[in-house]
Amino acid sequence: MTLNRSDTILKHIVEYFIKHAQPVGSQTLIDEYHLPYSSATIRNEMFALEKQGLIEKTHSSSGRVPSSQGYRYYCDHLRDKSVDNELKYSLQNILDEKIHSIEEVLKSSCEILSQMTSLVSVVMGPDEKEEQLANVQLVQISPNTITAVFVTNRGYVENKTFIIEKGINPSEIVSCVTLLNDRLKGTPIYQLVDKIKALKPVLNDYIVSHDLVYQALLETFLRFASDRLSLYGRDELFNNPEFKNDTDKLHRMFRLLNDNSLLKEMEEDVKSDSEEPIVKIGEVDGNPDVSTITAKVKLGSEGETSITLLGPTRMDYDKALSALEYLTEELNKYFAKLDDKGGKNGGDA
Amino acid sequence: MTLNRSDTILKHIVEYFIKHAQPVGSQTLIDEYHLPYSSATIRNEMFALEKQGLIEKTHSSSGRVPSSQGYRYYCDHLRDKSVDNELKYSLQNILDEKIHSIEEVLKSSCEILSQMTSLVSVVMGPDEKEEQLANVQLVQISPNTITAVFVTNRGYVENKTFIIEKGINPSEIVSCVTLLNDRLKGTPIYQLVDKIKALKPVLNDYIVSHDLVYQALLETFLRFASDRLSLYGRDELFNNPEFKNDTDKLHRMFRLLNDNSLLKEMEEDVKSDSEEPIVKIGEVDGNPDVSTITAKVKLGSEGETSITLLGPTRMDYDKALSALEYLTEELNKYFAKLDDKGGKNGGDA
DNA sequence: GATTAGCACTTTGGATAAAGGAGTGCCAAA
DNA sequence: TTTGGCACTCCTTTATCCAAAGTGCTAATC
Repeated sequence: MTLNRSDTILKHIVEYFIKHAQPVGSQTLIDEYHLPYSSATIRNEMFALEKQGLIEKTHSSSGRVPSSQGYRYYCDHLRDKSVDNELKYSLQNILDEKIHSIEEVLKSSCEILSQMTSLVSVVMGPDEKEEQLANVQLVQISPNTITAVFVTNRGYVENKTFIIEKGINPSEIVSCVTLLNDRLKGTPIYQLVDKIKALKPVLNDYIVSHDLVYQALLETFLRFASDRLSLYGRDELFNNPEFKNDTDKLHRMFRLLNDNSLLKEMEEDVKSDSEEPIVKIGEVDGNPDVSTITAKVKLGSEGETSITLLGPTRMDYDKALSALEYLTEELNKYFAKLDDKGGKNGGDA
Repeated sequence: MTLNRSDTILKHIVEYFIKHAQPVGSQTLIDEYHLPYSSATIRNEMFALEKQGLIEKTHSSSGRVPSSQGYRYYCDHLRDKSVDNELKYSLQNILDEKIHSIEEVLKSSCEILSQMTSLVSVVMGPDEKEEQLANVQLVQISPNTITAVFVTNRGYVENKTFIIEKGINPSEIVSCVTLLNDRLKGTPIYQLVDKIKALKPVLNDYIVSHDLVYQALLETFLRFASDRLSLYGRDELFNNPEFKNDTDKLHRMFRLLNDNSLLKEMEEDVKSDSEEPIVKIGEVDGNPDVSTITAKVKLGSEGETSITLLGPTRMDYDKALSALEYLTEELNKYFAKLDDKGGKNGGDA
C-alpha cells in the first residue's frame, strides 16, 4: 500500500513527534526523511492537515504536533503494523515452557510487553461475578490461628489468617471444611456472603467457636480480589521526556494507576464486542496526557480478561498496537489449544 | 528538659528546614520563632554549629541546612517525641477489631503510618528460612488444571495453578495430597525443593502424570514469596518539594523501592539487637537524598519482622520516629497478648 | 494548476546584564 | 558576651537582546 502525499507527511509528522517529543516544522521534516518536496509544499500540506484537525500548532509560529484525531488517523490508516521479532521470540519462549498457570502466562507476557514498548501494562484480575468457589480449606497453623484459603474455578486463590481466642478441636475443623465444601462449591463469589449467612445455624452444630469462624469467613469473602489490577513496568513512565520537569503530570499518571477509574474503563472495554484493540487517545479519565490500548484475551473455557497498555499520549502507537495484537492473538491460540488437549470444556469443577 | 541556646538554635534550624525545605538564615530564624537574641548572636552560634559539622551552607552567603550529623543529633537529643493523638486513635480502632490476621494488622498499620507521616511504609514479608510448610492442597479446578496451594506455619499462602495435558483421576489427587502433607509438613521452605526431589520416586506410585505434578510442585516452591516487601503510601513521595522539577531524584527513589538493596538493609536491621529504631540518614544504598527508619515488630510466637519508613533526607524525624516507636510498641503488646490468650506458645503446627 | 523561491512576521529559548534580596563574617561599641 | 553596623557574596528574578525555527503569503516558475 502506497500513501498519497498528504498521508505520507502526516505519517512523518506523527512519527517524528513520537520519536523526538518536539513539534516538527516543514524543513526539519525534509531533512529527517529526505522528502522530495520543497518546504513551501510541505507547509501547504500542513496547512490543509491542520484545517482537517489532524495536527496542531503549540503557538502561532511553532512546528506542528499531532492532534488526538491525528493519532487516531495514524492508528487506523498509516501505521506500519510491524511486529518486533524480539517480542515473537520472547513470547514463544514463555509459551513453550511446559508448566505454567494462566496468571503466570499473563504476568510474563505483560513484563515482556512493558519492556518492549516502554509502556505500563495492566492486566485485569478475576471478576467476582464470574468466579465460582472451587474449594475451601481451613488450616490450623497454631493453637489460636487458622488460615482460610479458597480457590475459585479459574484458579484464583484468596486467603485470610485469623486469630481465634480459644483453641479449636482439629476434628471440628475437618468437619467444618467438609461442610463448607459440600454446601458452597460452585457458588458464585458474589453470592457467597449470603450463603454463609444462611449457613450460620448449621455451623453452630459443627464447631464450638462458630461465631468467630463465621465472622472470619464473612470477612474473607468480602475481601475478594480487592486489587483487581496488576501493573507491570510502572517505572517506565519516568523515561518519558514530557514528564521531565513536570512532576505534577507524572503524579497524575501515577494516581490514575492507583484509583479505580482505570479498572472501570477496562471493564467496559472487555464487555464491548470489538475484536480489535480499543485505543483511547488523551481521553482516559479526562486526562489529555494519557493514552491506553486495551485488548481482550480469551482464556479458553476460562472466560476472558483484558490487557491494557498505558502511556503518554505521545506513545508509539504502531509498536504498541502491533505488539498487543500479536500477543493477544498468540495467547488466544495458546489457551484455545490447551482446552483441546484437556478434553471437553471444563464442567463445573 | 530545657535546652541550651546552641541546641535551641539547632533544633529550630532543623525544624524550619524540615517544614519549609529552604535554607534558613539568622534573621528568618528570629522572625519565625521570636528568639530573644540578635541576628549577630545567632550568626555566631551558627558559625560554631557549622564548625561542629551539624549544619552546612549551600553556598558562601546562603542560610544553613542541617547536615546528616545535624539530623542525627536532632533525633538523639532534640526532638519532642510527641505522638499524634490521631495515630493512637486510628491504631486502637484497628486493634480493637475482633478478627484479623497478622498480615492485615501490619497492612492497616502501615497505611495509617504512611498517611500520618507522608512517608512510604515498607514491611518485610516472610523469610523462607523461617517459614515451615503447614499444609499443602491440590485443587482440581477443571479437567486439565490443578491449583496447588500451600500454607506456612505463619499463615503465608502461596499458590500456583498449572495446566496438565492429561486428565487426572480425582482419587489420585487425594492420595497425593495426603502423601505430601504426611511427608512435608513442618519442613522449612528452603528445604522443600530438595525434599520434593527425594519424593519423586514415591510420587510415581501415586499419580499417573507424576512428572508434570512433580515439575509443578518444584516450581511452586521455588517461587516462594518472591516479592518480600509490601509498600504503602508510595505516592507520598510526589508531595516532597525537593522533587518538583527534579524527576531524576524521584526516579532514583522509586527505583530504590523496587530493587532489593532495600530488602537487604532491612534484613540486616532486623538481625541487629538494637531495641530502638534504626535511623539511616542519607546513607541508604548510597543515596544521599533518602533516609529510612526501621523498627522491629515482635509477632509473639511467630517470630519478628520489621517496618521501615522511607522518605527524603529532609523528613520529619520527630513525627516519624515517635509514630513508629508508638506503633511498634503497641503492636508488640498486641501480639504478645494474643499469645497469652491462645494458650501455650504455638508448637510446631 | 501545482510547485517553489523568497520574504516579512511571530514566537521561543538561550545568553547576558542589571537589580534586589537574603545571607554571611567581622569589627568595634555597648 | 552581646549587638549594631557594614562590606561583601551569591542566588534569583527581571529585563533585554538576538538567533533559530517556524509560519503564511505572494509572485514567479515548471
